[in-house]
Amino acid sequence: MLDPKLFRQDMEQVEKQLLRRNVQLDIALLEQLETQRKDVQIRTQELQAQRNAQSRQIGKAKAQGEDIQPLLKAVESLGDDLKQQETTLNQIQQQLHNYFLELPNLLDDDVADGKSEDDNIEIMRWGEPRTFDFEVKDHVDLGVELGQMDFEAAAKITSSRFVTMRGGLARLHRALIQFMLDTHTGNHGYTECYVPYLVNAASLTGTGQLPKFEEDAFKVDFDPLLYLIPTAEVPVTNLVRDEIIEEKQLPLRLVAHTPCFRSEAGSYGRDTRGMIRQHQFEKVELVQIVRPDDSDTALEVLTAHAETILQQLDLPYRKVLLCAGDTGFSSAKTYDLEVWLPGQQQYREISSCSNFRGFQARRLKARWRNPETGKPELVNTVNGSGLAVGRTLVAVMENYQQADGSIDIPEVLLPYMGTIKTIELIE
RNA sequence: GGAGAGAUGGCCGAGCGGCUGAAGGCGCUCCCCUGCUAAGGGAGUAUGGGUUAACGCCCAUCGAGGGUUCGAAUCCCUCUCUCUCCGCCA
Repeated sequence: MLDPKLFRQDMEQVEKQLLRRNVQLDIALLEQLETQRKDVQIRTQELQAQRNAQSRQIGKAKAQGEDIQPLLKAVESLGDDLKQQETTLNQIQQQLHNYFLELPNLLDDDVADGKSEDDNIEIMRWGEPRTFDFEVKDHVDLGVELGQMDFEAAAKITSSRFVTMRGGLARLHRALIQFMLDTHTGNHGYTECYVPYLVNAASLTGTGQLPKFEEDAFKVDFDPLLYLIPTAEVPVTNLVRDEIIEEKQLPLRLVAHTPCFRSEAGSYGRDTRGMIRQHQFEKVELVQIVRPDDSDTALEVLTAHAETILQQLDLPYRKVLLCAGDTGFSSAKTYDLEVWLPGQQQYREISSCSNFRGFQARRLKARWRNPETGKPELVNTVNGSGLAVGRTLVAVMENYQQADGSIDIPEVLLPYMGTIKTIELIE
């Protein structure tokens, strides 16, 4: 959520900034609501003050045994008016709040204008795409032919956009998770977290998925209504909801592996083949809770942490800075890491690292105590995938495939693979 | 699922329907004293909001939401969560 004070101070600036995202601010509505709010709030508080003062007098008079009848009469008329004002005030504030909840974050100045991913800016490339002296297969052909990946079975068990795996491939999938977690906890200073995979509406509102993106979530019919997490960002970031964190505890660096669930409403027909876009996938998520002054650096560092995984797996990738139109709702600035997929002959997103500044923190009431002021102030949140496991598996399969359809194991994963050195056909 | 107990500030903990935003303690900050350390003395220490140039003044908040009342942390109702016992169960 944006700072409501921004709208009172510099509505035009906000409007201009939001236009970069093609969001048109309803200034007339906002100004009207704000004027009403001010009037009604002042009136309400006057009445409350009056009531409080008179009630105190009644208390005193009663204590001294005086006649309180005249005093009672004086307050009589207050009640109805006050109740009316309080109700109106609540309605106005609710309206303002609801409007603010649907507004995206302001973008950083160094985020370029642009409509779609075509306008994203490539920052750098790492690694050389391998040249093959045989016809490359994509991960679907590889996995199915190895007898270790089965989309039809998943469709039978559940529906489309799910997968089943077995044997060495399933183990490789798990190995990737272990490797990522071990690297981030061992080398990058993150604390491993275990969190719920079902969250309530308040948590999803806190990180920005609700109320605007309700249709993207999986609901679970339970009392209270719960949602399957679309990313570990939700439960992990919500650890600090309604908390005031001591300065010495910052920065918080948290990492969690969780499954993620996405309805993929609105992406029908896109990436229908294979594991690229599934309803259920695994991800290792990096989350940092930092002082506001530190979030720029934190984004760079966190992105580098994600890149480390790709480098150690020796997977070619590039880093892009998302343009205004492609940057997510809650983010002020986002880097995507895109891995090279020989089967598609293109770079595909495998990690998304964002600086949310105070946007999530305000929704979450996540604060730290600034020693300079002694007052609680909003923290900044930064997070990113480190990495999306399913897509990493795809990348390893396609980049490490051999002419006979077997798949080599990247060096760094060997310790996690037991005796398996290569993934070969299951007889 | 059945029976019971509870929810108060950073933490512990008191609280009669009427200057209680809240005693007391711990912690923390600042000052004093003390030639190390420890102990001791004093002051301060919730959050959000409105208004103001500012000092300040005002409003709200004692798990959440309603209600009773001139007035609610305190009484009533509903919900949530925590704990204990029983049952069931990975």
